[in-house]
Amino acid sequence: MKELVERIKKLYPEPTVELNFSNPFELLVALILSARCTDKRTNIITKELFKRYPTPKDLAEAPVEEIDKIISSCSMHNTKSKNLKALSEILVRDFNGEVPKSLEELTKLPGVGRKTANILLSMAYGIPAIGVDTHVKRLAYRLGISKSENPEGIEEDIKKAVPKEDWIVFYTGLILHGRRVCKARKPNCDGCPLNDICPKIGVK
DNA sequence: CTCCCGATAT
DNA sequence: ATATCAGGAG
Repeated sequence: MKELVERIKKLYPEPTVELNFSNPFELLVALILSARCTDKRTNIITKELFKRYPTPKDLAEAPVEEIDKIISSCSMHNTKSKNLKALSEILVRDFNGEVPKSLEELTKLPGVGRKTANILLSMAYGIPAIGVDTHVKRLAYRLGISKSENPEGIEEDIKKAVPKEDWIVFYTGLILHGRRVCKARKPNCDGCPLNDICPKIGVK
């Protein structure tokens, strides 16, 4: 496990989110849109969305049909457009237009679950957290980091096994590795720098 | 557990 | 043709 952490840190030294954003609000919106949607498409959508509605106030006052039209090429756009408007209204009304900095407050927002909250806290505010998305879940399983099926269990296993100061760089490294090498459908084990220490659990 | 649900890779 | 894409709510 210690060796794995060092390798991930060396391979992906800089914590990175491949979603374009310039402030916590934009990251929050991008994360909500990115559910079951490629980051490439999310970035196309957010570019237009942020141009049209730059602030929580703008998005809160926007007609939901207009939001839906802009994000229509994204999966589950009907749900997401409603959530984005409702969430923006709450930010304006209860948080002075700012994005809150606690897991409890974030997960109360419509469309914001534990994964979105943890990634936002860590990448927008630098707060140590583990965001368990589809990549972290898959790699934690294949690499034998966690036997848990649910995200919270995986989150706890990683927190116990990795020093707190490495939480962010580790989970973001897993995500980058999952996107580039250890892909869901066709993992490139032959070209994988972790090949020699990976048990490849469940990999055909 | 089901529903949401467009684009893309395989 | 279908699995998958930075999931969450009911």
